[in-house]
Amino acid sequence: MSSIRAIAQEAGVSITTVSRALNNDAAVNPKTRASVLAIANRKGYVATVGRRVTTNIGLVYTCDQTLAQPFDASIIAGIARGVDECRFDLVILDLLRDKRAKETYTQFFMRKSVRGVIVRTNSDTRDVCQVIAEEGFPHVIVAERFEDPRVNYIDSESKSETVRAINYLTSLGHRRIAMALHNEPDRDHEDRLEGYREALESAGLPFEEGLVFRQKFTLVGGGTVMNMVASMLNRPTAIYLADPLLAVGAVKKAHDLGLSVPGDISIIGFDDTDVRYSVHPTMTAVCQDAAALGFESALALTRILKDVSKGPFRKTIPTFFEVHESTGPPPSEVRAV
Amino acid sequence: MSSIRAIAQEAGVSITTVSRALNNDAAVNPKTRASVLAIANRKGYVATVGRRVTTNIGLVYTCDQTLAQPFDASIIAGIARGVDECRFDLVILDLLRDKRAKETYTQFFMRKSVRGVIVRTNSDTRDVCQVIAEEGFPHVIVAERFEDPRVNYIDSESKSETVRAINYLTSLGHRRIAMALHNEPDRDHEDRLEGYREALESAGLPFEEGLVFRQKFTLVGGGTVMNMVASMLNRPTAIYLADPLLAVGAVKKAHDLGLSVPGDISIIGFDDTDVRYSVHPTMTAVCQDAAALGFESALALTRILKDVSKGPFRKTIPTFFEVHESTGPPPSEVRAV
DNA sequence: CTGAAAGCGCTTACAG
DNA sequence: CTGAAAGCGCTTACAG
Repeated sequence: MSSIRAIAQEAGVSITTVSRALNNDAAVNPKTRASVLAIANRKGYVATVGRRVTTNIGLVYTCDQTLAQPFDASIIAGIARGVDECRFDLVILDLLRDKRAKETYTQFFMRKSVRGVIVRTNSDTRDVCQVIAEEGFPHVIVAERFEDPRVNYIDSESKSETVRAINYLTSLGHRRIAMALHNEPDRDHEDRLEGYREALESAGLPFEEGLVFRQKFTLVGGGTVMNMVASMLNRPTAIYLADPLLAVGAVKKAHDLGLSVPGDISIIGFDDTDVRYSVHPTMTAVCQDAAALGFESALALTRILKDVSKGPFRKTIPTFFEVHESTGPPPSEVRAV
Repeated sequence: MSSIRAIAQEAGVSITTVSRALNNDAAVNPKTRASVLAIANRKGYVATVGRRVTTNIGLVYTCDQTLAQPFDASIIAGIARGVDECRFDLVILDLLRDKRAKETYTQFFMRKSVRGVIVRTNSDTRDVCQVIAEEGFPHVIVAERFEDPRVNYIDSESKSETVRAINYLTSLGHRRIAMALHNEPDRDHEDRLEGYREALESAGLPFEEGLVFRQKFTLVGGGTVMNMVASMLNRPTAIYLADPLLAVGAVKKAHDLGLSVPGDISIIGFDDTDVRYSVHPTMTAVCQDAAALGFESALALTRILKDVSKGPFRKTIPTFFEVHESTGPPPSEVRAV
């Protein structure tokens, strides 16, 4: 554990200057400040309360997101289990609210007394993760991926299982397969769209923009998708919904419309947790272990904290395709609703 | 914001002794320690990092509980919104893991640098909440209730809406109504059981132990309940499930068994979030706003922190009974499954 | 923009 | 079991 004294010595400045740099005092040469912060990160500097060292790690959102979403709730539960095992505590930080415009991420995190951060992001805010990594603050990004070797991340890979899911539908005889995704910038969903597209192509089926639905990831959004699909003149015989809430909402709406699943329409969902078992019929789905993402990110971060010089961390967790009862052969004839 | 110096003065001891008391040094007279800690709590003592004051409040579980449960996930989301609004940060603390046997709760919380705590508990661990309150550490217990005026709590009241739900079933003509609850020590569930019992009584119906099912609060548990109900010789025509996972699992299992809902059996569930909209048919349910519980507890705690002398806080949030499509008149004849 | 020095809040040997 | 005093890690007027 290094003190400001050690940092001062290495940076060749006084402890006064180190203190100022860490606290974002305006009266510090930007170059001096950058050098001090870089050294602080390299040495794993930790502010102390009295003689004690904090054991907090932060969970940080770079984008507007709600903790109540099943995916995020599961991630948090996994993180909680992980920090627990490593004897750290978890702080939920609000970057958007609290970070001052002129302070660096490192300064912000140090001000909040966290030793490392787990970061949730989306495609629009990847640059924030990039900057955090460049500053050298201990971090693991969860559920995104990056080229830059300085960025530590853990994500899951859902494209190949999506291909498998669509192949399963075509093997059952489906020729018109719709897809639904949510309308947020999200790398995972784009991957799934790509898997869908590739699987269609390799089956010799056309990709039609009109069969791709984007909706808010809510039960209502899923219902809307099913409404739109049901009312199509040339109705698809199967649909792949790349989000759990969309999938559950669509299954429910199918029942409400009097459509039989899978008699009239086959449904493949996406499941972060175990909602596939909560609907009738049990839902065929591409599944991802969100809690494991959280758990592994916490373990990785604490490992990085134990040895700040640790090389880059990146890990990809596989998803898995489970066949249940919401899929079957296409109907011989498509009934109007 | 008081310092150890101010506490020392009031306690009539040296700052050395205050420091020791706060840090649970064995070499302190228990009476001295108790007096110092009481004064620290009364003055709202907060440990400082450098010159700064922490803005952390803790979320503490007195029992084994999982953050991933929908109820807790919603509470946390609500708390997060609340602390956000009040410009605090949320730390998730592990009491069971971290609290040392010989330190007081106050000492533990101060060691973790939180200024107040929101506590989740169950009927078995109410005494922990009681002790925290007696020590005078700023706290709000969420989803339990207490007689002792020193204990600050927020809970929700589900007994009267349970009565209303059962009355609704009897008004539809149901005479055999089962009930399911989870098998954890939980005040809320006992309240609902009492509401069920009272409503039956006022309708002149007998209370039968054999119609009360206790299962683990999982989808599988709900399925088990429905299996048991379906196989009864003299099958109930309606069931009230006092837990969302039990309710969803039961609805699904009814479909799996070929039972029509509400044709063969009426189902009333309990909903902490919005699962009633995720099942088919949309589920009649007693509903509780778990996020509001979390949100209000955070607001209350920060209000207490602003003025530690604030009187007792207690608030009860109403639940609400929503009729949807999973309830109807009893079948004229009960079919065997 | 920087540093020497005073100061703050706390902890900890040391003495009793 | 307690306190006076030294010390630690940090911040902050003050001077340049």
